[in-house]
Amino acid sequence: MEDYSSKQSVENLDNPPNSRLFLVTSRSVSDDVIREKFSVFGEVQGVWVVKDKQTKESKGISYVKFAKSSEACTAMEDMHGKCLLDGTKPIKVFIAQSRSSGRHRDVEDEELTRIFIKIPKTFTEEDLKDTFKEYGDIEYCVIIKNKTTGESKGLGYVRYHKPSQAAIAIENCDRAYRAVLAEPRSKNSSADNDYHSSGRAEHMSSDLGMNPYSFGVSDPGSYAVTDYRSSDLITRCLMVSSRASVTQEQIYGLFDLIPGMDYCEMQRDHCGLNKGHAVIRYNNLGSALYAKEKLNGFEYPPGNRLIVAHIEDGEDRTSPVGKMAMQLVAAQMMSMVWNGPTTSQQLMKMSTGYRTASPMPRVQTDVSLPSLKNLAPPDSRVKERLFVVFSPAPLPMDVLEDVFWTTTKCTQLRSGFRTSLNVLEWPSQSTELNANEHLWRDLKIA
DNA sequence: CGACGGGACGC
DNA sequence: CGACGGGACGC
Repeated sequence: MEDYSSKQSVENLDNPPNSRLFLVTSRSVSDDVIREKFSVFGEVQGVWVVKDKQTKESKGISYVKFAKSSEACTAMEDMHGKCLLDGTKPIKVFIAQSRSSGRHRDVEDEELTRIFIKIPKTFTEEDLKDTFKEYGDIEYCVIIKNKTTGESKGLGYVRYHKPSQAAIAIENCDRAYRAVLAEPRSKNSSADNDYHSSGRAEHMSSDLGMNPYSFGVSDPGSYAVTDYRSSDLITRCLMVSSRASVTQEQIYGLFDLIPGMDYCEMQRDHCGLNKGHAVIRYNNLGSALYAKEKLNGFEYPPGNRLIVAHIEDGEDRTSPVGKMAMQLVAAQMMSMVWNGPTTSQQLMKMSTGYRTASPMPRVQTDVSLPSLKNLAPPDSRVKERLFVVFSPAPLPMDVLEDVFWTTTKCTQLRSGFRTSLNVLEWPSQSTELNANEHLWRDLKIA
């Protein structure tokens, strides 16, 4: 039957902003199916499947208009990668470009997760967090301050992990905050879009949290803990979702930085196409939990936020006892995770691999380094771990050795060259490193 | 009649 | 790879 509500008047297409979805589906998927699957997320005001003018056949492109941006975002986050019909390829879901914008580039999470707000001048960043955490997991809060006096300008940014959270904040927070989506930072920063420029580097830092201990049940300052939709499922298996296309090698390289991975596979459809989803399994709960806390929301490649969530691994963890065990695992993580059986083998694999890898120009630093220290025994229990993100390319391993191995009692160097990410491990807290701000900035240590 | 909107980040 | 239809109010 002709469905009146399939119509979308042009003036409503982008009202409110970001309330319309762009879908890529199998050509066999009808608007009825789309409506059925998407109306659970909110008020669907229109569904339109783009068809060939002559053949009337679907082109595999559809639009779904919701009443609210939060509904559209939630649907996008939930439905991206799902199959609408048995045997059809997984769909892709994006926020549609506004019809006037003329661009056909995907709208990235980067543009949908940060809000810009007006706040009382007396607000601290803690006040900001406390006020806005009710709408979702906050990744990052800043108050814009006068650089010389340090006084607040009464404006701030809040970065959430998910577009739906930012949308919910904008829709529901007090009007006095004037919450809107923040313009991406790069847009304002001159015409310098060089990959090597500092404008790009914003994406690299702070995604993993500066404090290696800032995760888990005992830390009230951590916002990376479970949210309302991923519930409290904790398993050894993770699902990684990426909007940008990533290779299995990249995902492997990234998640293998955390010891204990015993399985990593990209989900592919029958055509062998990359779905942007991967399943990772670790041999212990702690590694999986840690990997999720550290890598959920991590931008890889820069600008592309990975979503990492636990998925069923077939074991029952729903009982109260199971939950308590889970918390115990989280609390004891730092002392247990790092002694996985794979660590030494991988170190060997790495250290034989890098020297034959591409010869790079020598890197130099004028940072003054602390005095030489002894290496900790290789079998030391690891207490602290550092993620180092490089842009645009990773440093050779021997340079890292010079910088880190000699300045602290570092025990291990693990490297994900394909991911431009390295991990270093310490048997104790490396306070010297904290003090070395130049080093932190230069290397984008997360 | 009757109270809104602009503002923008850092190496 | 994957980006924009069809139809035409009612004073």
